[in-house]
Amino acid sequence: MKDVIAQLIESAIQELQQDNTLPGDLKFRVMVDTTKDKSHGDFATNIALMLAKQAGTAPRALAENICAKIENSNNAQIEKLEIAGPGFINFFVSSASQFAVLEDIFARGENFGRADANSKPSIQVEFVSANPTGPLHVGHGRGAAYGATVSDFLEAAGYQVQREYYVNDAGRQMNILAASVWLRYLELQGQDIKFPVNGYKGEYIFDIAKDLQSKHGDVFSQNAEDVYKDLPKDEDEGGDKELYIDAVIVRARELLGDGFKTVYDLGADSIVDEIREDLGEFGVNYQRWFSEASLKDSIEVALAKLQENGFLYEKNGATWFRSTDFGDDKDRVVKRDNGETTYFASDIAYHYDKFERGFERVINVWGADHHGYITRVKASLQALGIDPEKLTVKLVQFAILYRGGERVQMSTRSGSFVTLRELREEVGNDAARFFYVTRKAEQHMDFDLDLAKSQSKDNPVYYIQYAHARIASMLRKLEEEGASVDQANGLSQLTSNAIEAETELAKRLAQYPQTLFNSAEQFEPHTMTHYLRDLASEFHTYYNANKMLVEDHNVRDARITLSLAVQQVLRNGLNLLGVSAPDSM
RNA sequence: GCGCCCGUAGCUCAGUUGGAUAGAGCAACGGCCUUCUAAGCCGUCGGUCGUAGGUUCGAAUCCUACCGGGUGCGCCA
Repeated sequence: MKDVIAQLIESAIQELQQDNTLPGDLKFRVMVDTTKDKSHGDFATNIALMLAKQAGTAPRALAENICAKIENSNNAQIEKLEIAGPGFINFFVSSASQFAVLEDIFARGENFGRADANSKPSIQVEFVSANPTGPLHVGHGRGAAYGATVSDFLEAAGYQVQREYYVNDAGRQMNILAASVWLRYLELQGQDIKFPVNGYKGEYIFDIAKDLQSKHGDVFSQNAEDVYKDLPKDEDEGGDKELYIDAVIVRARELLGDGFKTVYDLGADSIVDEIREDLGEFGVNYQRWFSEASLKDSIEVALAKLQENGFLYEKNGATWFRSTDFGDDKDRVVKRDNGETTYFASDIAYHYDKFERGFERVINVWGADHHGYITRVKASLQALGIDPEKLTVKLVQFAILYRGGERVQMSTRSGSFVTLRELREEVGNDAARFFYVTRKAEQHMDFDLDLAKSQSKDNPVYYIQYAHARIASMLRKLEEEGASVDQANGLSQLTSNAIEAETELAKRLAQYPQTLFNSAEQFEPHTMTHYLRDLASEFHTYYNANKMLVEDHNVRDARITLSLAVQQVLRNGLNLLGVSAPDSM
């Protein structure tokens, strides 16, 4: 309907230009908005206000000219036009076209609101990408829910979407993980182990160590004395914890030889497996898990290309990327004086690779603490001849958990964090998925665990799901009574005899496709959660005020037909958010 | 110190990319209600949109400065 009106306005302006009432070289974009206030009709445009200056005409006079042309076109869908305020044109839509959306909903069912698949360019969404050094915690959960939902929305809007997880399976942190596993393994072998301050202390390390033992027996066993011989002091002995852990790693490599890789891989694989399973249960699935370790050759290729383009230089034995050419604060090291490439070098190669694979747009969902990297990554793209605008980084702010009105204290350092799995077990997948995306990404979020668990209208998930279940329940009752719905009759009854609540609901339903589209394009799924809450709320009000299963067939058909449309849209919206739409609760 | 994000009702948050009288939910207050299944329904109160300037027909929205909160600034990953 919005498009129809926009079209009418556009042709009206063209006619005015042909009449020489308006200059021929106007620059404009027609904006049609749904109105906030019913007295302003159903739709409104500010076009006369926007063109007044260019046209050199008073806004209201211009509005009158446009209205006259639109009225001449005798469009049956437009019932009435009004000029209001400084020059707004308000459109009152005919009842028949208000309810036309129901036919569309019934015809397209689950696909209502969705664009044709793959009608838009390919886009890649990379999200979570947490280091595989331990289980996902609630902070990752928000990135997971947000990334998955944005991906699903983009797909619904017609993009060809590839979801990817970048696995940081190379580097020092992973060596620390391997060392931690090995020490726990030695403990299981009965060795007297002093665990490093900087090691990974979580319970899950024991599990991996046990797995190592059951798969490989005691082949990695060593005497504690050999392990600790001549090591520097750890932090709790007055030494440096970083130097200490590095020394432990070196020792592990010496003593295990090729075995170190076995321990390393087992640690990495088992954690990645656990993460994959955790996310899968959360309804978050990927097309690709991209290994950082697999980038080795691509790093050299990317660096060579940067060299060729003249953006690398040597200083103090290291190789630097001149990111300051692209607005960065300082230049960044890509290869250290010891010859090892930095994490940033991997990032350059990885992002280069993404575009080499042909994605026209790339979305990165990052934790807010990574915002410092945006400039340098975009700088590297530019230096490689790629338009940095093709990369969009969405920063997800932290979520703070509340239980019983109290903030849940979390510390990664001490290992006392709430895992995503624990959260899902406590509040359920539906509530977790919904709550995580109910705020815009860059907004700090307070996650109220008690609210997420509660079965009352205060809980938006429950409230929306209940609206869906309520309609299902009503239909069951109808069936028990041996009755059925005549949707065609319902539709014509609505068109001729709708009460205000019904017209309002139909208008709300008609907004669904636009809401979906905007949510997708702006990467803001929270608008959908608000939309669904509003729709559910309006439906509950309607249901409470009007008896559905009445004797009068015409009235009954009308009410049930409308309810069916509401149910379909609620289901589509919930499913898109990764939330179930139950038939009973 | 520099950069980024945020600041809207007592609380948690929206605000259709510059539009009409800034909106929901909770809380508070008042009144109904025992139902096609659901401590539910209806209403009322509540605002210097952080502050001060600027841009224009028009600003919560754009620009500048400041205030407050968060976060980041390694040859770490």
